Amino acid sequence: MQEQTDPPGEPSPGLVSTAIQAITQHIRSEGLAPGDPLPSEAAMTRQLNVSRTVVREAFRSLSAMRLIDMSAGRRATVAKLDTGAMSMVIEHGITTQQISVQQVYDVRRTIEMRTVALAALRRTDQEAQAIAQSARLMHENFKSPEAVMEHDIAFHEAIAAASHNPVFSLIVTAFSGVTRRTWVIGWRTRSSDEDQLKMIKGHEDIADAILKGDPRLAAEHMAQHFDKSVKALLDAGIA
Amino acid sequence: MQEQTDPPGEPSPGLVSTAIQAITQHIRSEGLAPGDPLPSEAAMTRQLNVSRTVVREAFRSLSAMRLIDMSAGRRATVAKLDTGAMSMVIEHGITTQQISVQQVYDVRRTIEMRTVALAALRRTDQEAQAIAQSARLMHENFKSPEAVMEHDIAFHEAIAAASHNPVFSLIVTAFSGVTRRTWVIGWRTRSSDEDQLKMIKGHEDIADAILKGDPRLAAEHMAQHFDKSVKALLDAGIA
DNA sequence: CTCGAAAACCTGTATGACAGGTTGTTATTG
DNA sequence: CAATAACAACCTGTCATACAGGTTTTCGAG
Repeated sequence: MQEQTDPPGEPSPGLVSTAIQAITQHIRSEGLAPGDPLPSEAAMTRQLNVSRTVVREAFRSLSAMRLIDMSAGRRATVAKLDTGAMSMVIEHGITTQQISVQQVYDVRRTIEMRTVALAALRRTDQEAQAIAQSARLMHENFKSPEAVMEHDIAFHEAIAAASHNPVFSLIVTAFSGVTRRTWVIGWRTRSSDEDQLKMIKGHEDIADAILKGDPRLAAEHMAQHFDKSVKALLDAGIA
Repeated sequence: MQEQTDPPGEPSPGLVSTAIQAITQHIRSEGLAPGDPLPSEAAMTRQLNVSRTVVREAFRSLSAMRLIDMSAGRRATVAKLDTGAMSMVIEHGITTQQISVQQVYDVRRTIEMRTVALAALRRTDQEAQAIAQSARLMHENFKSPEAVMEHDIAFHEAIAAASHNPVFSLIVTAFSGVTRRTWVIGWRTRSSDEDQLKMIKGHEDIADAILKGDPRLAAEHMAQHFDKSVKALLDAGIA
């Protein structure tokens, strides 16, 4: 193979990168939507005049970023928007200590001050119910930290969803992984049942404000929530 | 190969995913920092009892997300924080019409209202200079839309950098690709030199406020800037 | 026309081979 | 002895081939 003249213009950034570009370019130029099938590996192999190895690594890379879905036997398809890659980047930043937990919380605060206000304005009744439901489940399971945490995360993601802007959802969800790793630390600083219930009450206040459709009040409660959370982490000595 | 018993516990999400996890796990457990070398493909092959094909696809996937750096002959190394993956996700969302340009701008506005305030508070003199410099270059080259756009993008990235929170930088930079595809549209709606210079003046106002260290004023100018930009896009009929 | 089995196609994984880049070692030379 | 040049060992990049097992298409039997 490889008889095709490859114009000696570029310094060749590697065949795989080229293949990745070719695939994304295909999605763009064909105007593919989520669920639409991509060319088979064999077809791509012919089109690009490279080995299947190269094409496969390209497909696999896009799959790792969750831009496409792959499964045995079937052709790859365009994927729905997914947090996969973004959360891996954030986690990588955290584990290699290039970003701190506190910095993530600052970004979360910035974003969620907005999502909560948007949610108060745009939420459907069903979304308001889902948000309130998460808060309620936090309350009901407050003896089980694990459960409280999962409902807490669901609470924030539900608010982001109710903002009706998928980019906000994407970012908030990407941070959930970090939250899962630090949440318990903050919880432990609230030693008494009273403190813990007060924290949960904060969530119920937010849910109420969203239900009432009051963006200012919702944002205010969210700000307090974050201020307390960050303080809890700082008290616990998180950098 | 493959004699090793793989415990029939999990429903096997694919060998490559497992390998990816093993590698990231290695980074975590060894506490690797950017630049540190990873095990060779051969070593990973032995450790995981899978073929080199699988290990290679795993490495390549992480490389595509820019979590590791690869180059011929050398072993892969842990990568510095990079926007690569994030911008691909955003671009994918845009090209498959799962998110709109306006939604991206709403997120940008939310984030940059914060970065500009932080920049006003935390910028070094050098950073303030870089920001002002970008605004000045926009002004000087205002006859060349391409140049104005690149300096505009650099302007916003410089502000994010001056916020001293790499997560903000990450997100703002990830959006630059989208900006590059839509910027010209907004520019065209400002038909007269006067309109165009007024838009550039907005940037200089922001730079001044940051130089003065006035976060409220900086945020105010940034808000105006975004409102006008969004209006320009809407006038041009961007969904 | 319906249904089911075979054929054709596709992805997942393994193996082996070789080119070319990188690094550490060793032997040569001044 | 020190500097250096040649070499060996190792590593990644790419290709070809093979086969197992899943999925879709086709087509013939009823």
